[in-house]
Amino acid sequence: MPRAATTSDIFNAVAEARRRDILAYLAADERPVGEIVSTLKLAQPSVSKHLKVLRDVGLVHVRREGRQVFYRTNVQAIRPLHEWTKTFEQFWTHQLSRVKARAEAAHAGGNTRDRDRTDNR
Amino acid sequence: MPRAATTSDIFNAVAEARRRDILAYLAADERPVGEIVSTLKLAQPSVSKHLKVLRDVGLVHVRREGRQVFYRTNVQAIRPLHEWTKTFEQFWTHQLSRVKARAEAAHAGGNTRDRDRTDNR
DNA sequence: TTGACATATTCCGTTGTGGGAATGTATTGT
DNA sequence: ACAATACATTCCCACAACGGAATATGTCAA
Repeated sequence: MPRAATTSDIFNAVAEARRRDILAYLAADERPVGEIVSTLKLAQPSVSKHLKVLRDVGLVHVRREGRQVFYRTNVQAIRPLHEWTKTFEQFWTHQLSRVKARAEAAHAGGNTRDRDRTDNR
Repeated sequence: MPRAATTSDIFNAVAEARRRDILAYLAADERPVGEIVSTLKLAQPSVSKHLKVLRDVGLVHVRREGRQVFYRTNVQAIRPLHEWTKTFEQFWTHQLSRVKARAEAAHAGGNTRDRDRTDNR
């Protein structure tokens, strides 16, 4: 099984950096595709493709006006992502106090082994 | 250029549903790999591979104890994700009031066209 | 209609993915 | 030393993603 489709959920949709750029740019006001292209300096087909992904997961609102198509970030759709990260928020303070307690213990007992580190690779 | 590597940043790392499950499971307490396998009912090599990705982006802490390896979510590492979603939070109330204003205008003028909808496809 | 403009879609090629199965490595107990 | 246990790594593979280029669709103006 390959990677999940980018359109399967917002987590996969926002995994791409340019799509995050687009969402940030469209958060305040709606903009036509052409402005996204010129402002973010991306190729037009690329922008259209990214917008399709964002549309498919409901992360943007669309409004057509003549030849132009205006997009705007559907900020409400980002809430699930916000809520998910918030479930970890409660542990921030707890984990901090644990680290603090361990630091004090190390200082008192001379324990300098780096337990509980973020070990990459 | 294909999709960005899952290890390129936390956005790509948490795009995978199982990795989110693992992070949620390891948020409260550290657990050995075997428990992750039995609790989440995933294949052991699969779990090890997911844990490697999470390690590479710093989303988990590792502690070895004999034959067992204990993992715990590095909740601090999730903060950038939380901060990113928070940048949209300020627009939630604004966008809501806009929608409300439009709804009132529609009610008054009999405008039932569905402008500003989340149009998929 | 024809042409210009704005955006969307299709085709192509390269690449990383995630599952399964098999194998490798480290640690412990006998 | 040997077997058992706990994880990690490797190999294979089907597949979707992304960029670029080309092309298609849709709308307006003359």
